[in-house]
Amino acid sequence: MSLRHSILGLLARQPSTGYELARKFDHSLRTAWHASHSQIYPELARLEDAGMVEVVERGARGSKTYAITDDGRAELRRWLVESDPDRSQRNESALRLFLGQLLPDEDRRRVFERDLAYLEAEQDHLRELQSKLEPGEPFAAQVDLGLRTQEVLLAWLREQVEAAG
Amino acid sequence: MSLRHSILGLLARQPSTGYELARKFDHSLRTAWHASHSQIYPELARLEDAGMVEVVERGARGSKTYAITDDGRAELRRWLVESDPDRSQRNESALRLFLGQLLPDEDRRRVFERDLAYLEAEQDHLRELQSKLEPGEPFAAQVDLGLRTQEVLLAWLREQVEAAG
DNA sequence: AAATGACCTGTCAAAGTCGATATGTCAAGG
DNA sequence: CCTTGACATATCGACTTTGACAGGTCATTT
Repeated sequence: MSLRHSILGLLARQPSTGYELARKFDHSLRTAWHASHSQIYPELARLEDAGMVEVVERGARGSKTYAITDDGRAELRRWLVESDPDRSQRNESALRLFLGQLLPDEDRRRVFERDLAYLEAEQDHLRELQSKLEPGEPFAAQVDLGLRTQEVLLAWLREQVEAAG
Repeated sequence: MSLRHSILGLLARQPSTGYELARKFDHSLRTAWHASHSQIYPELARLEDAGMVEVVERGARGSKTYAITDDGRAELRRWLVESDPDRSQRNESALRLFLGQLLPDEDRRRVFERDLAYLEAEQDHLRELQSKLEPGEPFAAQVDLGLRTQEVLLAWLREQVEAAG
């Protein structure tokens, strides 16, 4: 149940409302996990029942800011350290890269060029994020990993497009 | 609905039984998509109803070998070329890499060392696969991409372990 | 002859996810 | 004053995925 742990992880960094969590899934966590608000709100309620998060502030428009509790932190640590990762993947972009090889050159070039355009925009986005990082920010390493991975993929895609010329 | 297209993709490479498809999801397609036999058999039946695959052979133990039809090939091409990729990710390993930064050094080192061991085994596996590739094998590029990506991840993990030393 | 293990197909209930629908607040600009 | 758009929470039906259950075949080894 990674939804639960991704929420705990986000709250461990920063107390947030459900709405803010939804945006974080679309931004900072985008390359690792996705969840929409229709999953987030019920899960926050379950986490509160389980004593792993608590409402620490009620603001405008009925907003509730949740923070992780000690129990929540313990569960997050337990999951990260003691449970075995599920390594099975389900990644549509990777599937398309794999199956792209079945297409005739012309189609493959079009498909991979589209990916290239998307990834180049992603790269700009990540670079901008990197340039805004405060010194000592612990997630700098993750941004760096993202950029290195993108670099490899971009080089590969350029080779593929070239070869399908 | 990527399950459907991943099956069509596998059958486009090689006619197979449901059982064989299940193994291919665990091996060649492992880094892109996963499906278990309880999803595969019903989906094969639906694909047959839709005329996208057909039974081309009945073998021992009630096995049925399916092959992709022209309609199936057309649908696969349409999906790859004309539909927009769903770029949202749900990758537990990546989530753990991201959240690992929340752990104290000692825990983080243990977690990342476990990943390192797993990935080194994976690398061996991929290298072996690469060495067995026949010349002209169209999926050589995908194996190469996998190896390059692994290289980046391994280097990053080694740095992280070092830093948490 | 029997046991083991790989091969092979299938179903089902439970859990997880998506997309639509609903409801409302608040700030800024026209 | 009214509209627009971001903020904010919540539910629900449809669909997808998982893990357990179920049944059976065939070849090899003991």
